[in-house]
Amino acid sequence: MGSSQTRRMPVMADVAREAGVSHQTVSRVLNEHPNVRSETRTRVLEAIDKLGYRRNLVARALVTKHSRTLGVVSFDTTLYGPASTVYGIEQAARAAGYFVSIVSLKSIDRDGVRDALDYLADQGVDGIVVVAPQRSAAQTLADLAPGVPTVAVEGGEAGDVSVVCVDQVEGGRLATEHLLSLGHETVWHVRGPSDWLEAEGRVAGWRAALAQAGLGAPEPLAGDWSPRSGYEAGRSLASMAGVSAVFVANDQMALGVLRAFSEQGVKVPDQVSVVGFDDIPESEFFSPPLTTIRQDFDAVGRNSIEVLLRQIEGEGSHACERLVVPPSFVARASTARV
Amino acid sequence: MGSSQTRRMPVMADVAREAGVSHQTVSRVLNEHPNVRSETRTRVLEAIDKLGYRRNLVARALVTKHSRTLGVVSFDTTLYGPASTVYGIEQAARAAGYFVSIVSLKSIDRDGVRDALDYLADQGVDGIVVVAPQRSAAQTLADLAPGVPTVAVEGGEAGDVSVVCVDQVEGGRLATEHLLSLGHETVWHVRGPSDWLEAEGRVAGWRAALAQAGLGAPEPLAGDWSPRSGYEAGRSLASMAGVSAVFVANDQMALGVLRAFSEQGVKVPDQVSVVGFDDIPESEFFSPPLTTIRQDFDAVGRNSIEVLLRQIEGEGSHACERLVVPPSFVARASTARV
DNA sequence: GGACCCATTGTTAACGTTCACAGTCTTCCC
DNA sequence: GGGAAGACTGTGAACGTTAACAATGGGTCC
Repeated sequence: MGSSQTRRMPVMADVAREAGVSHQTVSRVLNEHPNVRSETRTRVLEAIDKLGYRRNLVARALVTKHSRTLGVVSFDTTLYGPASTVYGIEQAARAAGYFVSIVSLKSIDRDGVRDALDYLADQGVDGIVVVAPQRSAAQTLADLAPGVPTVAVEGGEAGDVSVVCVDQVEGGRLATEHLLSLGHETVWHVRGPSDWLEAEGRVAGWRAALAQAGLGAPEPLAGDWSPRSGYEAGRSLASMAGVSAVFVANDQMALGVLRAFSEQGVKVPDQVSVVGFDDIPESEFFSPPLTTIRQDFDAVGRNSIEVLLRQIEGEGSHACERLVVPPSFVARASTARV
Repeated sequence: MGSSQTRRMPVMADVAREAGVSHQTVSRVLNEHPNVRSETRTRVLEAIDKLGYRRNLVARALVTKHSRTLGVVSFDTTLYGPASTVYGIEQAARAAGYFVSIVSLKSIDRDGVRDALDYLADQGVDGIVVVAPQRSAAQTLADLAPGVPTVAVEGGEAGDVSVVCVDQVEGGRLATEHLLSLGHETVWHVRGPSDWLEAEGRVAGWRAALAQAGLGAPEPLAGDWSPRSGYEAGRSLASMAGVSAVFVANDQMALGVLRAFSEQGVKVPDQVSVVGFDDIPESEFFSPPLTTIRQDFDAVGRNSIEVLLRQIEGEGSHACERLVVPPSFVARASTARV
């Protein structure tokens, strides 16, 4: 009894002995090979159960060269967008029988991405998803062209890697067109950091919608996604004349804008209409509830795993895919007819 | 040239041949064994560089029985708290040279936790961190007493596993004492789901502070952490007489409460003071900016890895640790003297 | 009834590392 | 100068699985 703690884990050979077969037959049962007599199978399964045997996946990986592990590289998983995407990825991967190994970067410089990729490659992952919304990360990825199948999420114009993303331009357009349709003369924009592809896309959509309405675009205000930067942009906007509609590039900054307006006595939506982007769970309860553009992060995560698995399992065909998920418009109380 | 793509990855034996030594010497160089002549070392390193050799960690793991991978089991990494904790864990683990394999559960039933643990054990992780704020998860963990070193984050009164957590009772006390010190007659509470240890702790702190002031506790309102549940609790509170101070168990619900009050024309903090919990990045920009209790999730993540590594590396001593991180009070504009 | 096919099982050899042990060659001390 | 200690290196055998091939036995088809 005292030594039962120390007794080593049973291996395939132990099961084989117990069941009176060869270890290879045990392997066949475990891998659901068709040609095993059902009586034999039963005997093996009983032995497995009796001994509490669990297959050693490391040994398996050594010989098959497949670890059934996927790597995820992401920037700051504290943010709602990346967190939700990674969550979707993890769910989909596990459903497909893959483990998920994650690397969160605090800054997205070229070396950081390269290191993360090397790190995961060392671990022997079968594929990698890079949640890389910055231009620099996408660029690095294209340059690296790693030996492992890779998918970029929000990865810009694909060089040699597959991409899954939300149609940011369309999102920017939806937001802007909504505001214009309410009769606003023009739409101001609080944008995200210039290195971010998502920020660029939303700016482009906003510009396009204005152009289509025959309007020029005012100078966008720069933010960094944080509520604070939105707050500062909001103070600027509050002090300007003729601002009646603002499209803010994410909900967190929109919160800051709303706060600044509230402090300055600017009524939303009576005096100014505001549209955000992302539809974070909080948006519905802002004051006022925020009209916004919803991104289906879950779908993005799921799709990226689908694309990646296609790439892993159908080795030959490098049909570098590009999958675009449409955004949707969510009407709430922060916008009103002029 | 055509076959250079197909050329297999070099292995230790290739490096050995190139450098004119045995594979074991290569291994020694890689593992920084002291007894290698520096000239030999140089020769080996050059060979490694020339061939672009990378050590196969799977083979290494097979023989050493250590994968240098840590498993993380977490509930809904979309929430700010778990996401931040996992982020801290990942950073600390990587700094210590460990990979992180993650499993996000959508529900925390007994089977879910057990499956996740089994799943990670199969993968051969060296240790596991369970971010398990629910009583049921903590209980399961204690029962399972797995073969792998394990740390529970927010895991309640430790049975047989180490625990790292924030002092929730102290947090609840801080919030309540602050409100009482402003002269409020009593403090109402919107609590979290009853299965959550964090919710229980905050309730306990609130009760304790009221008791210390010689006050009985009114019936707490039940929420589920979501802004919507806070909103509903807020509507109830707004319709009640004599409510002048509310301690809400997290910031998201506090947002809902603020929204409900605003709709009902209840002024915060003039008529009612509100305190939240967590200090999410948005809180500072609520209307009004939210007074709250800050949890240092980053420290929790770092500490849990420290405890886990101590447990992994110092095999023998099962000194089941319990590490408590203090919360801190953050004063903003949602509370005022009565 | 002989050739052949297929289902079922076993045997042996990888996979790429580290561990245990056995050398060989210095060096140093009495 | 003999011996021991230590530095350095090599040899063979694990680790636990799957892959490749061989072997057995029963059935089918002409």
